[in-house]
Amino acid sequence: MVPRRERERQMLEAAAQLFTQRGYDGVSMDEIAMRVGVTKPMLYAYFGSKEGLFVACIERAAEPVLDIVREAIDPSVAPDERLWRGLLAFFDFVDQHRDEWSTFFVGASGRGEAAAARIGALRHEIRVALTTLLGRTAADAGVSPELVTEIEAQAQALMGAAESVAEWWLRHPEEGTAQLHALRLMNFAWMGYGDILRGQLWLPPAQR
Amino acid sequence: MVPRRERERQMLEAAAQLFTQRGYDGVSMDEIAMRVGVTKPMLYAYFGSKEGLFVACIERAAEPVLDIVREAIDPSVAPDERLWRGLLAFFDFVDQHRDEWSTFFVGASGRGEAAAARIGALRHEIRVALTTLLGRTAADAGVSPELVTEIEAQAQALMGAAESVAEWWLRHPEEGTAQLHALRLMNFAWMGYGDILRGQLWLPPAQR
DNA sequence: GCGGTAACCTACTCAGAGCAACATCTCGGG
DNA sequence: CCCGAGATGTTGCTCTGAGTAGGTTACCGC
Repeated sequence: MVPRRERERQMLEAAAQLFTQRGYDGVSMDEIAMRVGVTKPMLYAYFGSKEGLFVACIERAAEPVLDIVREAIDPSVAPDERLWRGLLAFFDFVDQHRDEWSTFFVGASGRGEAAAARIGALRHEIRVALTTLLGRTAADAGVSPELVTEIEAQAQALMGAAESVAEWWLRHPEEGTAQLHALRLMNFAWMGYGDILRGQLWLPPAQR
Repeated sequence: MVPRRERERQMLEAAAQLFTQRGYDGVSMDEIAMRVGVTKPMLYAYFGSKEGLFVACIERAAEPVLDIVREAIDPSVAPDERLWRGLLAFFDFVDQHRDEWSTFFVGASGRGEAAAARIGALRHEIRVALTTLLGRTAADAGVSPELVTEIEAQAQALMGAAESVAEWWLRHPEEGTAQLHALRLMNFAWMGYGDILRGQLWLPPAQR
């Protein structure tokens, strides 16, 4: 007889661990329940469905990432350094939670409506933070703030680039360090962004 | 009594259509079989498993993408224009195959070993092509070709950025056109890459 | 002690992947 | 013409695992 909150904690702990080890389809609800020392209906009473339990695991795993983002918003440092710190923290996080990252973020879209929605919300929050950061930089550079959509797209591109490099790093753990990857991303994104703000654009051949 | 090749075509056709409409878990093997006018064991005889059938669908859907990549390698045009054409073709493709794209590429990793491997191979091929393209540009700019890993990482970042922007576009179809997104990517990636090649690097505050 | 509620379990249903064993068509060689 | 081998196809089953109905036990305020 254990109070609900505590049981929920135990269940999430066990589920997160098992999902991380063997993937969504590799784990049955019965197994998770047994690990907790409880039976299946309890899982359903508390989380509704297997996907519900999985989404709760996603949320649990997402918290540190959101912490990183929220810290990176701190406006007391220069925008480029903010981005730098955020990227560094991100790659550190991925490095230290490799299996969790690939289980609950990379492979989680396409695991059902709810999971996809939760990942979408997470990405949304990150994109908003990045857009704010880039937008402030643009404003400082005297660029009209009308180009919100433009900046949002740049934020999305940056986020995708970071995710993609992280995923690649997961499969080639021997290549480089978190610092190196963060630095690569900075140079990939920040320098080009500077060019864009200075109006140095690439144009298709037809318009040159 | 229909010859094997023809049946396989029919099965792939039906499976691709149903998976696209309702997702992997939303379709049963029985339903696919019924659509073809055949029974389940035939599907297993020809594709081994549900995942095998799904992987075959991925391959089918990937062919046009690989065609785009292979065309973009054509060395008779300038590297930047090659990249431009490739990006344009990519966004056009995603635009015209929205459901297929999200079913067989976005949500396909994390759907089992084999599917993940197939997507990995696809990404690998694209990365190689991009690395070649970027590498040639670097060589033209007189940069030592030792930095293959560096360039490979840039290629990965570019690919991830493109995928991510495409995915975002899927959820905001009203925002922009294929041309606009390709242009955004060009400016995001190509301009920054130029800076890198010119040695104009961003450095962390500690080293300035 | 005594309701009442929260925690918990037994014992099922049901869908769907996968397979064994059997049936039928077709076509080339005698 | 026909007959046998391989390809095509089916019936009917097993088994795993998600999800649930209905009942039981422990705890807590009064």
